Amino acid sequence: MSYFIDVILPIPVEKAFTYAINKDEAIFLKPGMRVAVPFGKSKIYSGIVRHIHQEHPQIYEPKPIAYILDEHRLVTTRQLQLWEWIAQYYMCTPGEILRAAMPRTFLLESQTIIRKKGTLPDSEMDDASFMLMEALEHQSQLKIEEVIAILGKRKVLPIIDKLLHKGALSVQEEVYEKYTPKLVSYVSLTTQYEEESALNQLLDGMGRAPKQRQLILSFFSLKAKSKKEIKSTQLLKQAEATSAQLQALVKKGVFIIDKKQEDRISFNEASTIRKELNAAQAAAMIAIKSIFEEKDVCLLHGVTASGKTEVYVNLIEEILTTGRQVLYLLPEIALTTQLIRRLEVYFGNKIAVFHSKYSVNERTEVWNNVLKGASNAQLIIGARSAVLLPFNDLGLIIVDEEHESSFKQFEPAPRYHARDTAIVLGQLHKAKVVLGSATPAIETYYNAQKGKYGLVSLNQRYGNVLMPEIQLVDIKEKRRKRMMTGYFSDTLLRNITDVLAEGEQVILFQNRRGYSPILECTTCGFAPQCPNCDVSLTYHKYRDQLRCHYCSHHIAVQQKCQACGSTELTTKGFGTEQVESALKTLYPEATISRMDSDTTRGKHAFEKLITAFEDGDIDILVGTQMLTKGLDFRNVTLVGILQADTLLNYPNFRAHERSYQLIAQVSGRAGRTQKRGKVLVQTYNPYHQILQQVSVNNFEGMYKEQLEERHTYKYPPFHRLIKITLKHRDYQKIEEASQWLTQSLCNVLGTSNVLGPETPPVARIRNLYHKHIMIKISPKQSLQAVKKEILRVQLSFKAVAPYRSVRLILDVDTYA
DNA sequence: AGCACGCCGACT
DNA sequence: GTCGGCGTGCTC
Repeated sequence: MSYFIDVILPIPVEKAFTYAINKDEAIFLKPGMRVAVPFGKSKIYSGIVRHIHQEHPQIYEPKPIAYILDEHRLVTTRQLQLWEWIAQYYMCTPGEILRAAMPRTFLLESQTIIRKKGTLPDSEMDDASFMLMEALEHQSQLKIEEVIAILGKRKVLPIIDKLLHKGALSVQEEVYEKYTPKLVSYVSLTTQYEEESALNQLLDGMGRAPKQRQLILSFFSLKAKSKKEIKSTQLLKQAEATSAQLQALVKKGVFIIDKKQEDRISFNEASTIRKELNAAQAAAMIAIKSIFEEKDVCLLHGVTASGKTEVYVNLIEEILTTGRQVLYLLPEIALTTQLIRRLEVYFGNKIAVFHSKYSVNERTEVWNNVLKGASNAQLIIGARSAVLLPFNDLGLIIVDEEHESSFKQFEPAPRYHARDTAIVLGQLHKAKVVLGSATPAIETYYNAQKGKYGLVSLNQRYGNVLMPEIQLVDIKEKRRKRMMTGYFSDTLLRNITDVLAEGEQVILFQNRRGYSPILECTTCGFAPQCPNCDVSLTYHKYRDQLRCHYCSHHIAVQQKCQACGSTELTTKGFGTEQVESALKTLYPEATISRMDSDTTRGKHAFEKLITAFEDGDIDILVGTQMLTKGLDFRNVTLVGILQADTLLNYPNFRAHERSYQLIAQVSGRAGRTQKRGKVLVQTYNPYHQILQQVSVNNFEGMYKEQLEERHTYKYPPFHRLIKITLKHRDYQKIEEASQWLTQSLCNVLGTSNVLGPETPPVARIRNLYHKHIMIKISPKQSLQAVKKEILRVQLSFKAVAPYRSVRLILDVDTYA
């Protein structure tokens, strides 16, 4: 009998690859274990076992596996099921999910190592061969990249091949485990010196080694202070000694150094008991629990600052006591710092955090701990990709700020929505799911209205704090009356002045980073364009640069117009950077900071900014959407939105919903304590429905109206959307290809369900032309059948030779 | 995704 | 004439 395994490899191909195994391996291997397998001519990849079987493939002879990498499964059965769902639903390959889900450390790739084997007469070598052999005299082994660097050219394989044939060198594939455990050294005394007399004798004889003596004395003083083991770093610091001096004592047999493997991230023990819930929260808690008797998903719709977190805390607590894990999803790392601090108080060292700013080693540890169900991975807090962790036994999933679009991944595949994936994950674990938001997504609210999800509301802010007063400021009118100073209306400025005088803080929102989008010539109207993308370059003052926000191409600011040579250049529009600098002139006394993706690059930059603002070191904070993410500041009494219109005019069916959410969320940052907060929304169109609705906190009204529109124009939640993006660097080819594809789709799906092809507002990015085709799937159609048809059309598209090089991207439930 | 094989321009 | 560009096809 022969045995085979189907293996998922981290490459974007549809099919799994079949390898041969022997009987022992067949008994040992389980789905979810990793195997190293040969792939292609010389590479070795690690893959995940999906299926063990006895069917010999029909058309090829499977290769045997290289070796087995794990003793236990690294991926759970439920994860494999979830991957299958994601692959099917979001129309992507298992390999793409594998790549997104697993820390890179688990995905080993082999590396070719070159060694010297013999010598060749100079006459048989060309320059490159000579250089390579010369390099091998100094370094015993070389990696391919190193050879590329030494020879200064890309194509090195033919040279290596030639030398290999002549027997001058040997090559070997080496596989690396990339994970390096963190080792901490602990110092302890050898048994010999545990006796006092022996120790005294030793100390007496140390007249000429004062530092060693100091080390021993420090050791005892540390030991007296705490019962914990003593880290060598700690000891060296205390004794102000070097590790060489410590090593000397190890050599003398005084100290022993133990290296222990430790987690990189650890939290303190929980310190306090949970906060008492107020009546509304307690009622919500009861309501959620009774809904969970019959439903698996519940929407918690609570206005900003209503204390949703405390409700979560109580729910989490109840699940954790049963020994099951809890997943807490939030939209971005931005939120984590503040939230973790709050949750740490309650759950301390039961918490594991997982997000993209962690290093691979840190993520590997979290993965292992979650898989083991370790005590320090009971409550897992993370952004989008945390749904893909190897949960052991999940009892509850919380999706906080569920309306946030960052839960939907766009680039690269898998283009999954973490909220929707979490609901499927919940089903697999028989876990309950709470979706929380002050401004639920239309889809979610619809599901709640229809009874698919339960619905629980919190309509009061915690401690009966009033909702902020939202005032619309008509800047068209203000401009006419000459009451604008730059981008600020007199109303806004007056309020800022008052708030600053009270020693309170201000948040200003402008959803555009940079200084101003466009630098334009006043004479001829020319604006510098990106050479790779069809956009004007954005002016960034702090580096005196023009940058492209699509491909990061940048050039120095030109003093003269490139088209006509005029020196009269002017800026058009404005971003956070310009707001910041204008404010600095208007309020020279105040401390003003800016929060956007430019100022929060580093690992801790965001945290620093938040802390500074919390501590009152910043009076006015100017920022982009980052500011909306559920941050909790006590002393903010004024929020200003500089230009609401840019939000409303976005060419997207979600633009209105999003504007409402954004404005409501930014407003929610104001007046979280007793003093009522104020929000000023500057707009050219104060009569816009959305602005009217958000100003009186009329979520229901907004929902009903938007739902109506979605119905009329065939959008979610009624119709499902799949967006197809075509990319190619040849304009003519993509024109034809997109026409062809649209026509074929129309033929099978019906003309009314296919929209496009459409040229997006930015038609070319990184030298690739883009086209969009939108597929609308009516509630009567079977989603699965439509996807099948799309795949079929895609196949015949790929069969047309000239179209093969056109890249196709499928985005199911698209947001963009 | 990588990587090899295969066909056309600018250079020793 | 070759080196090297990247279009195309395959990997169990």
